Amino acid sequence: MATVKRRKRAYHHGNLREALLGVAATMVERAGAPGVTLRDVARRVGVTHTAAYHHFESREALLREVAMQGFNELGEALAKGTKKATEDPRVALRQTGRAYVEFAVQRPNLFRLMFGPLMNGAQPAAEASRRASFQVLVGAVARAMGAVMPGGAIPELRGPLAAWSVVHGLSVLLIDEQLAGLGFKVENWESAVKLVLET
Amino acid sequence: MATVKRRKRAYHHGNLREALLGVAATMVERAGAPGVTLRDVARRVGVTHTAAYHHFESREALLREVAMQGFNELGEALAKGTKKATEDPRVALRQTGRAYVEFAVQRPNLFRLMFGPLMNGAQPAAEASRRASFQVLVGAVARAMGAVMPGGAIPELRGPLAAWSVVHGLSVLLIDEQLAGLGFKVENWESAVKLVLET
DNA sequence: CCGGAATTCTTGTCACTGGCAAGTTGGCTC
DNA sequence: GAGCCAACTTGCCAGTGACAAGAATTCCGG
Repeated sequence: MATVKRRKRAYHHGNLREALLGVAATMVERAGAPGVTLRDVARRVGVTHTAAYHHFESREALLREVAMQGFNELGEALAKGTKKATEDPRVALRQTGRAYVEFAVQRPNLFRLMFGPLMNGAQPAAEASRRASFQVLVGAVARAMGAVMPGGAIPELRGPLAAWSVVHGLSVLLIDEQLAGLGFKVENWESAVKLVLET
Repeated sequence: MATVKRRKRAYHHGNLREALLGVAATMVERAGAPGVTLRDVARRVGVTHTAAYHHFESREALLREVAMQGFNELGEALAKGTKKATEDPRVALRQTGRAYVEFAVQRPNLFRLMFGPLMNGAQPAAEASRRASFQVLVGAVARAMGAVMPGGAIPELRGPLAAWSVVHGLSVLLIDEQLAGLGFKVENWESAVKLVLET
């Protein structure tokens, strides 16, 4: 085992696994997870659809992997957003929240997949991995909160749970265009964030 | 027109439309919208699957109708929750929020359908109807907020947007079991609500 | 009361999907 | 260089949503 990595296009057709993952990720963002077909993914890569089964257990497994990548990227985005303002912890928290909503708004289909019901039926292994990459986000929120708590500032976000709820709920409502009735559209997301997260 | 209602099994097979709607609603709650098949719905009603096309434009149209019923029920649940406590507006608000989360937790699949991306592509007519029944909920939240605002109480919920975001986000995170990492499970939902909504 | 017309439902068929089974190809190792 | 094993293909199956055309049943105007 552990024969390092095959560089180049490797043996047969190339390293299919990553190719499939890449195409699948692109297609998810374009058409949304329900519109992504295993056959179509394979077709675009240039292989038969059954070839995919040598690298992923099922269509859902493929999508789960895509979602996991998404969690990693979300983690990075949050970390970046938090770092941007190191001075005032209140600003840092706001930036983290902003980054969260921004991610959702810019990549709604990926976001929906990540938090969709499809992710529930994951086997322990994948589940653990998911949770791991996912802890980045919990950690980001929790740390931001922890930094804020001692001062007692920003009373409207009393715990990580509330913080996460606000930010996640706002994201979901925005990308599913439920806020039109209140005068908020997707393009408006920054003002919505401001309104909700402003001190 | 307006020949009242056909009692009994009526002319042909019965009034298919409502029968289909009923079965579809049940199946959505059981298996989730993605698992609901037009053919299966029709089968259980006792007709061929193509019969459904005389009452609904497509499978998605059927599901949209189910979702609309869901919005009505959500509206009722919220109204009931709000009425339960007429004295203190702060309590009323909390009750409304509680009712919202309760609805989501008790009928997660319906909830997901209602706020899912499937509802975006609705034609103007259905869209308007949706928005109408949907205003019940916006109204409930807004009224609760309005009653609270003057007193300046509950600073953590500054506007309907924030209120809705919190409550919706908490619902989604709960039913998709994302909160296990923070020690919250679906059965725990009441404590989660308390933590987030408590003054 | 009755005969056409509209409505409700069925049969037949299509393209497409996810998944399995059995074959084929090609590179790696001993 | 012989065999083996992983990567990929061909062929297939049941099931799905949707359409078109036909059969049954109810409605309506005379």
